[in-house]
Amino acid sequence: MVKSKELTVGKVADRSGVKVSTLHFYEEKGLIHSWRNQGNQRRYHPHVLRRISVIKAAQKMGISLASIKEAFESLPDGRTPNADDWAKLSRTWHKELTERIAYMERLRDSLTGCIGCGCLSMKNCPIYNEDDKLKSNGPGAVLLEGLNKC
Amino acid sequence: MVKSKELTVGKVADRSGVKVSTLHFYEEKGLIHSWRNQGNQRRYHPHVLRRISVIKAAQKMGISLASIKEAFESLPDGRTPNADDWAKLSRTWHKELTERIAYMERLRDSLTGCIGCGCLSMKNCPIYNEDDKLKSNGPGAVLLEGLNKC
DNA sequence: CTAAAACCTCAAGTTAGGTTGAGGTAAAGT
DNA sequence: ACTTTACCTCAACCTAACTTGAGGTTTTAG
Repeated sequence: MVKSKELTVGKVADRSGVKVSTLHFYEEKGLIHSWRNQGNQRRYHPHVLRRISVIKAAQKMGISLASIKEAFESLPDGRTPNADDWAKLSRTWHKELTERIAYMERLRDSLTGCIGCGCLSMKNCPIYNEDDKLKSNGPGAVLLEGLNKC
Repeated sequence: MVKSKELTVGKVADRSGVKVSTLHFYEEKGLIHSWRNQGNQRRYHPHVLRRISVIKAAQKMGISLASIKEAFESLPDGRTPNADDWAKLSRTWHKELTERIAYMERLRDSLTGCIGCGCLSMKNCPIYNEDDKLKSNGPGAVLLEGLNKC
């Protein structure tokens, strides 16, 4: 028996476009919530659909599930997030995206001079000497000294 | 005995800033090449440094190792790639980056209207209805019908 | 009432891009 | 000569974000 105003996992999957297994996964990660019926099956509030939409949108922007979770946790606890709450998240991510775009543009604009020149002089190259705040995973900038005699 | 004009794996690691294990990994993936000395140790042509630089640059642009490998394979076979060859790659990636940036901008610019509005009407939203050529991994756009009565 | 469809849990597998460690060999420094 | 450093292979491990499958229960449709 499924009451109106509550959704089964299959319904949520159909309407959100994510697989049931993904919903389980998101729940395990604390990104969405559900309760159980008598038979131990998940039931969802329709609001979960918006959450999933936001997750998908954020992912398209390159935001990790961990960060999305954090963002969700910054929402007012207890009550269901309202328009203003989502708008606030939106502004945060907008800013982040703008930074990321700027980073990509710097990268792009130095690409020709850097890879394209045929010498790869690294001294002043943003690609190698970027102060990587957005994507700091490597061991930092290293000058390839054997190559920078252009 | 290390001849001049050839590099050991350790030297390459030091000068490129990637770990020895990463060099092994790249070699296994066919991204770089080496030969062996009498004692079965890897020896590299100094040109490998440029290849590694290009790999790192391309990675920063969000290009996967698989695509980088493909790009490398598009280079003239046999001879060592010259300035023009690298420039050609550079142009390809420049174009790709420009597309990616445009995609991010569309995403960013629809963010406020889409998440922020508090209704998430999906009908005309690029975030949900994007013709995902750049990042098509999900099951495509799905309208969240329960939510689009704004 | 029965059979199919949907759901459950838990473990293991997947891809990308590496990293770590064990056990053993080669090269270099003194 | 001997000891340390560098290198070798191979297997296993790591994170992210899921997917797949086995074995079993619940719901729903006819």
